Formats: sequence, structure tokens, C-alpha cells
Amino acid sequence: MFELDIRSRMPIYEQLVEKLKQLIINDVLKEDEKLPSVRELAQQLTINPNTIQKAYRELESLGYIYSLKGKGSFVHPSSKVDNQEELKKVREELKKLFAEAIYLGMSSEEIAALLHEVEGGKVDD
Amino acid sequence: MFELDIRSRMPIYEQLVEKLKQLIINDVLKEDEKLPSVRELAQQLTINPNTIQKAYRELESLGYIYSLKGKGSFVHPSSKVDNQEELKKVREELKKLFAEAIYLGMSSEEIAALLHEVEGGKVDD
Amino acid sequence: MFELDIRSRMPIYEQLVEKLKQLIINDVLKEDEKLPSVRELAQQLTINPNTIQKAYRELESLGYIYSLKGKGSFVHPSSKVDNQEELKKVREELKKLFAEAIYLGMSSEEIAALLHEVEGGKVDD
Amino acid sequence: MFELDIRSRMPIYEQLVEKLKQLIINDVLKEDEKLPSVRELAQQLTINPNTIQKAYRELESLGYIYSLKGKGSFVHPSSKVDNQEELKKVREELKKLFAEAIYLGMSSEEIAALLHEVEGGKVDD
DNA sequence: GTGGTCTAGACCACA
DNA sequence: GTGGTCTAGACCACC
Repeated sequence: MFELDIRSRMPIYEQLVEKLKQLIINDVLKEDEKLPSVRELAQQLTINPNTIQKAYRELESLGYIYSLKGKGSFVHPSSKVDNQEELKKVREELKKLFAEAIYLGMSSEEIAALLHEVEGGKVDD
Repeated sequence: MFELDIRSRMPIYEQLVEKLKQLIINDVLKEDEKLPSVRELAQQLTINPNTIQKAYRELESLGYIYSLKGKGSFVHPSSKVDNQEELKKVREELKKLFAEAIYLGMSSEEIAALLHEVEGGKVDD
Repeated sequence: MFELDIRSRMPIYEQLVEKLKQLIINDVLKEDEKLPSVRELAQQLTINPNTIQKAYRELESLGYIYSLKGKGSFVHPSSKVDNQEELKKVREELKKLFAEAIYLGMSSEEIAALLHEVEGGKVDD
Repeated sequence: MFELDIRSRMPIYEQLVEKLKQLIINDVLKEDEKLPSVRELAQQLTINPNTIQKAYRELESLGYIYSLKGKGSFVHPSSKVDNQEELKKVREELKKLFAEAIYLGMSSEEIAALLHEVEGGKVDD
């Protein structure tokens, strides 16, 4: 499904959050689709179930998934995600990243092209 | 010069790196300009010099500044910055952020507007 | 009659208890009125009868309903409800909630207004 | 400092969150005051440090405390807590509780008295 | 079987 | 010394 860098300074559970978030955002995981169970994913990735738990819990509190005892974890319909706080963060982040991209030599055309590329087709991560 | 958020969970040295990066990117700190000495900045911010040192080392390895023994640290001319590695990271980051922004409901016009805003004037952080 | 949130992390039987409690408190279900049978409600809500049963048992032990073998479950007359234990819990809960509301910035006038609003008309849940 | 019910069906970490929240709300723990360290509290309560961690983390995400690596955990100044989401929840909760209190026989005067009691002096939990 | 909690004990990063 | 992460393995509640 995907790979984790066990050596990265970024915590495993955070990498997981990021990866799963991407899969949800890019509609690879559809609304109300069931995620692999904690134990299942733990076995697949040879990672401790607790770590997966932590990631799932984080995703739930971020509003990306919902978990039901005894049933599993599922993708939260995006229509219900109306996180103004997140949007504000994303705008700030975009501004910084634009400035950095320009500083590193990218033209605004190049950046815009990237945007339309993402807008059009799905991106593989 | 700038403020650090002692209450942020982001390590102080990392905040420093980020702030200085922004100052360089937004051309507040000009090419070849001398940065404040480690001791000086440490005193100004009432922070341990080790923490400043760590930030400067990080900035150097990222290619934003260069250090001359016994003379100090200086802003690396952007024309000479050809950090393909950084550029690749920024591109990846942009793609992710675009997808997330769209997922959260931003239109591509809105994003493009933000880009041109940054492109035109300087951004206040 | 009402809806259950299959996506909530709150167990279904607990949601049921809460909903029925609200209906009784707000006098939608009148004194000595017969509640729907376990099977009936189970079919309506497409939920396992065991879950309904569990909710009814809980409501009975809380003193809100009484069950007659072979006849069904009925709303307990509020005049006969003299659950000092529940009352004590509610008082404690109110004190906590008042403190929290004030901490979050509500004025006591605002809280009192809410009280009178509830006291006057029925509340829609 | 306080007691936990190890036998309760409410998770220990959640009890901890609730207790500490109360201490903060009732101003027993003042702004920017340092909380006991994870290990310290764990030893005091003879509870696993991980459980304390979980509680602290939850409190942080709720905006009641902030944690700094290598320094400790501290009470978040209430002025910075502007959680509209929390406020909305509290309002809903108040309405339900008012209805329940009245149903159980409390007069609105009695409830108002409780409110002013809380408003005036601090409440001991 | 599923999510969730808890313990015991190790190790890392930050100040 | 502090918060934070991770593992291994146990147990509970819900469905």
C-alpha cells in the first residue's frame, strides 16, 4: 500500500497520518470506505499495532476518518469536513511555500502549471 | 528583529531556522549580508547560544547561509543557490498542499490569486 | 421517531438511552405511555434487538421506564421518579458545566437566559 | 492531588483529563503554571507514564495546556483559549442538563442559585 | 474480529 | 530531567 521510512526523524505514526491523509485527499480511499484494521495494517507494515492506533486516532481527531468499536475505521465523507482552522493553516503554508519556490528559481508559470496538473488528474504520491 | 514563540511545540532552533529562512527569502536579509553573531543573537533573544549555533548549522546545510571561521555567517547569494534537492522537496510539498487546499474547498482561482499576491509584493509573515 | 448516528463513537445502545431519555424529559413520551416493543423498534432502526434490549434495561435501572412482563415497557410517571442519586449527579454535572461555560467566556446572564429558554418552551434536540 | 477510580469504565487517561481540566477551569492551576512532569505524576498515582502522556496530549489538543520538550507541561492562558466549538458543545450540554434537572424536580430558582454559587466562589471538586 | 486502553520497559531529542 | 515515540504483549467492550 505504501512505504514508511523507519529511519526518518519524523515519527512513524505521523508519516502514517500524512500518507493516509494523502490517500483520502486524492480520493484513492473513497468516502465511507473501510481502512485496513489496526492489526492488519500493523502486520503488513511490520509495525506495532499501538503505533497504527495512534495514527488512526490522530486522523479521527483531524476529521479525516471515523472509528467504530467492533466495526472498523472508515473515511469520513469530505462534505462533513469543514475545517476553517485547517484552511487558514493551508493558506499560510501556501504563501510561505510560494515565496520559497520563487526564491529557489521557480517561475510563477511553472508553479501555476503544477497547480493545474494537480487540479486535473489525480496525483500519485 | 523577530519573535520566537516560547510556547510553541516547535523546537526553538527550528523556529529560528524558519524565521531566518523567511527573512532571506523575502529579501529582508540581503545577499552577502552578515548575520548577527551567535553570542549577540543569543543575548538579544535570551536564548542559549547552543540553540542559535544549531540553527545556523542547519541553515548552512540547507544552503541559505555560509560561515567563515572567525568572521561570521553570511547570506548565500540566491543566484548561487542551486539546491536541486530543496527544489524537488518544494515541488512535492506544493503538489500535496494544492491537493489539500482543493480538498478543503479552495478553488484553483483562489490559489492562483494567492500566488500572484506573493509574487507581486513582499509577504508579511 | 428519531435518528441514530451510526458514525458516532458513542455506542448505539447509549445513544438510544440518551434519545429516549430526552423524549421522556421533554414530555414527548407521556407518563405511562407504552414504548415501542423491542422487536418493533429494532426493525424500524434496522438494529440488533439485543442492542434495544440493553438500552431498555439501562433506562429501567435509571428509573425512567418500567417493564411489565408480556406487556411491554412504559414511561415512569415523573412524580414517582425520586432518584436522589440521579439528582446528585445532575447537580455535580451542572456545577462543572457552569464553571466550564464561565471559563470559556459565557456570562452568567447568558447562562440564565439559556435556562429560562429551556424552562419556558420545549427544547428541540 | 486527586484520586482516580481504577475500576471505572471511564478510561484512566480520560478521568485525568477531566480532573486536570477542572483544576484549570477553577483556577487551582494558574496560567503558565507548570504541571507535574509525566514521570512524577505517574509515580504519584502509581500509573504508567504512557497513560499520563496520553492525558497530557489530549489536554494539549483541547487547548488547555501546552507542552515543551525538555521543559515540561504548562497551563495555557485562558485568554488564548477561544474555542467556539467547545462553547457550542457546552451550550448544547447545558440545555439538556437543564431539562433533565427540571424533570427530576429542581426549580429554576434552585438551578440559578447553583449558578451563582459557582460564579461567586471557587468550587471544590 | 474490531477499536481502545493499559503496562512495562527502552530509547531519542531538546534544553 | 523533560516530553515524545515505539515495542511487546495483555485485556476489555462492542458487534
